[in-house]
Amino acid sequence: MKPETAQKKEIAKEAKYIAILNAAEKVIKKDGLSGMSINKVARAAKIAKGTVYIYFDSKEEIIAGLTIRARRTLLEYFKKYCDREKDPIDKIKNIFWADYHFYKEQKTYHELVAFYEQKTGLQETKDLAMSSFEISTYVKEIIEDAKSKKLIRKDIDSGLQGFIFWGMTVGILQIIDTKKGQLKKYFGKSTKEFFAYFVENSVASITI
Amino acid sequence: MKPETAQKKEIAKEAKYIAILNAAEKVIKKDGLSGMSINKVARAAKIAKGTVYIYFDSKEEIIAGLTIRARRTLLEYFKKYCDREKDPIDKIKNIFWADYHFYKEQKTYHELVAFYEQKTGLQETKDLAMSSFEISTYVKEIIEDAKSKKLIRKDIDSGLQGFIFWGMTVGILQIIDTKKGQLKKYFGKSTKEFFAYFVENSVASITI
Amino acid sequence: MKPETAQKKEIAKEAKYIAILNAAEKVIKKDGLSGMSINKVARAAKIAKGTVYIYFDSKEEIIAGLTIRARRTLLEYFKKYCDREKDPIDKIKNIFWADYHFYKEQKTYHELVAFYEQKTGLQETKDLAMSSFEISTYVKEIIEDAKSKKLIRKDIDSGLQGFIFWGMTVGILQIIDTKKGQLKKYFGKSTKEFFAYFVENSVASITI
Amino acid sequence: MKPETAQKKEIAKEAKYIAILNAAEKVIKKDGLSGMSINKVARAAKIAKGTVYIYFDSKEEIIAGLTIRARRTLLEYFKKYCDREKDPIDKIKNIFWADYHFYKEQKTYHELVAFYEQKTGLQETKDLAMSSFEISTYVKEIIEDAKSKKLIRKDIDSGLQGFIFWGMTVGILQIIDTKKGQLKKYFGKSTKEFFAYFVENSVASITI
DNA sequence: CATGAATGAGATTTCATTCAT
DNA sequence: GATGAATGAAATCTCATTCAT
Repeated sequence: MKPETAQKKEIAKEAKYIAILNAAEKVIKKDGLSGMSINKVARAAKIAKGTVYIYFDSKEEIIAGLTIRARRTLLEYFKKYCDREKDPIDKIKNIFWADYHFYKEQKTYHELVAFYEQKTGLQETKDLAMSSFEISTYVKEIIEDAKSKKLIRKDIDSGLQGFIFWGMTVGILQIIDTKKGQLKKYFGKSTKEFFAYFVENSVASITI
Repeated sequence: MKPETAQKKEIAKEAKYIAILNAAEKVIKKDGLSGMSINKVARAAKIAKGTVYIYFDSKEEIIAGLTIRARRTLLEYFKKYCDREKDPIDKIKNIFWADYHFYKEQKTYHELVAFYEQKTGLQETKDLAMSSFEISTYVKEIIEDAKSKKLIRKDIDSGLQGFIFWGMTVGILQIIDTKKGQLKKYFGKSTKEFFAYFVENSVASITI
Repeated sequence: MKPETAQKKEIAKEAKYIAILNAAEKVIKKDGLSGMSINKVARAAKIAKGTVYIYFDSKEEIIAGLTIRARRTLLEYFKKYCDREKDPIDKIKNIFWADYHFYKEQKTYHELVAFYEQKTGLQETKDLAMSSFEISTYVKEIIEDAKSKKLIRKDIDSGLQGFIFWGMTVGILQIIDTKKGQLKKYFGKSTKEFFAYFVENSVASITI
Repeated sequence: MKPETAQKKEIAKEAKYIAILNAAEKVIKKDGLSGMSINKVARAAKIAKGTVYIYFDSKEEIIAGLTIRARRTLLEYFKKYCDREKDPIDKIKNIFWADYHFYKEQKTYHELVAFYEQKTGLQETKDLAMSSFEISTYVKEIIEDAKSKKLIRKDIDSGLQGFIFWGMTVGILQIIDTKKGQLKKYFGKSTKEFFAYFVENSVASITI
């Protein structure tokens, strides 16, 4: 076989891999993560059920693939909301807000980012770990930047704080989703107001 | 029927209700929430499948029953860790620590408390709402107490802050679980140290 | 035991038998014949499931009991619509119309009368046969009367013709139920008009 | 895939579809319509339960498929008994007789044709409606033909009369089945004699 | 590579009937 | 007589995965 042919094949293979993920995403958006079945994915991708198993070893792998996507999309949200911001403290605040919008606009991806480990018993693969690392690093650098400008306490570990912010935010968004009725009813706060209150408090806790 | 007999029956029925919940708990501990099936529960309880449906109308009801249990247990943890503490601020810190221990020692219950609404699309029943209300109230009163002693900022809404702490904690515990390897590797922190760092920061953010 | 006591007991027993049938009827009216379960019947009768089995050997027996009731009710309809009619031919026509109204007003009973044998594989008991015989006799006598007055052909066998009318009517009502949409759409006939057409034709076929 | 292969597959698929219907028919013949279950059908067809669901979306669809078969078979009976007959009135009589033989020889099919709508609450699909339309049309044309030859009354609507004959016949066959013992015992008539009496009377009622 | 028929375990739920109390 | 807990077979349907073509 000529090398160009092999390359073409490689490209075609990659294209199908992506097509299957696209299909899976469509299915999850419609029927939820637990409503996703290989059958539906195959139908949405207009291929046969068996073909899915050529590109993925199992259903889990598809979910893993989508989770990587989801994490990449989150990183894009971070960049979109933080890069344009000059003020380092506002940059940090926008990490939270990026996540807020990610959650509102990309429910499916958010679910995957937040719950991947809970839902599947699987280990993180190298690719999954990589996508996670990129996010951590990005967040860390933003905090680090504010620290170097002496805007936040010097005893703060940027990496660690990134984790904390990340964990807290996931938890808050979760509770917002679950209890939004009560928030409105008992405290008269919209989800956005509630989240704003949370962001200000959180950031204030590390600034000088 | 003699009254004693009726009473005996009532007790026997209650005992079986509890036995089924125990069986369900055992199954979840082994196979996870999504791995729980009526079949397995019945087998674990050593009764027929149909018998389960005498005591519970549906699978959902079993999960709801366990969730109430889980919430009650969490409240006990709160009481255990907070009631003995005199200092109002330490009391607040111990809310976090109670949850930490709850999470470490009662994984299954923690999962149910944290994710009940996510996993099941169902409305909360009166019993469920009650168990939720008791927790909220307990936490709120502890924060309120510290506020009345002018130890935390007067602009803090105790109820709202309770929600925030609760949400944050769930998120942090989740991330601890997921990323504990990284925490140790990159920051040299044990999960306990990490959590302590989080608690101190969080409580500091509302104290005067 | 004193005889009066035995008698009282007998009456009480009969009363409960009837109460169970009443309950079963209520259930069928609500959920259909196939939706009837012993459980529902017992609940509707406010007795225990096991008690039902004291008065009836099986579910089938309950249905048989109701079928007898249904047949008796039909006989009442016949009497109601025919006895007041003087003209012998109109009397015959009213046999049809009695059934028409029975069908419209007593759907549950009609179903039992029309389909008892189809739905259950059981033999007719003596009671069932009796209730059937009463209907046959009543119809036969009406036809016989018209025959004796030389209003219908003398080669008609009243008993046989009763069967034929009875069978035909059940069939027509059935088709009316099934195809009423088409009757209206294609022939512009209401079910009543259609039935009237059928009655006139049928009776005309035996008159002189 | 080579065209021959695709075609072969298509044929194999059709063959299995038919095999499942055959199996279902066998089961119904043995246990009745209400005694048919997917399990039994699968066992009779010697395939796995799940396989049935590749060919049919639900149990209802199997019944619908069989009902189409049944209606087609009835149409064949009509053609067989009527086409060979020259005399228009005898043609009409043979509609009845075709049904009589259909009922005697194809009990299962007769039940499906007579009760499909009663037993299942479902809408007719296009295929079902089509099979029904073909029968109606066939019967209508036979009556229409006799009418055009001035052998039956001109006030008769062929389509409507078709419905009436059809409904009446179903009802009569039903009663024959139920009461054949009584017919013999009280009137000394065989079912065939009884049916003949019915046919003559019915046809006479519309002839000139 | 691609297909999709086949599998068969397993899910939830119902229900007539029995039987110890 | 009365109770209702217990049974367990049976019902419908789903679905990840395999494999012959």
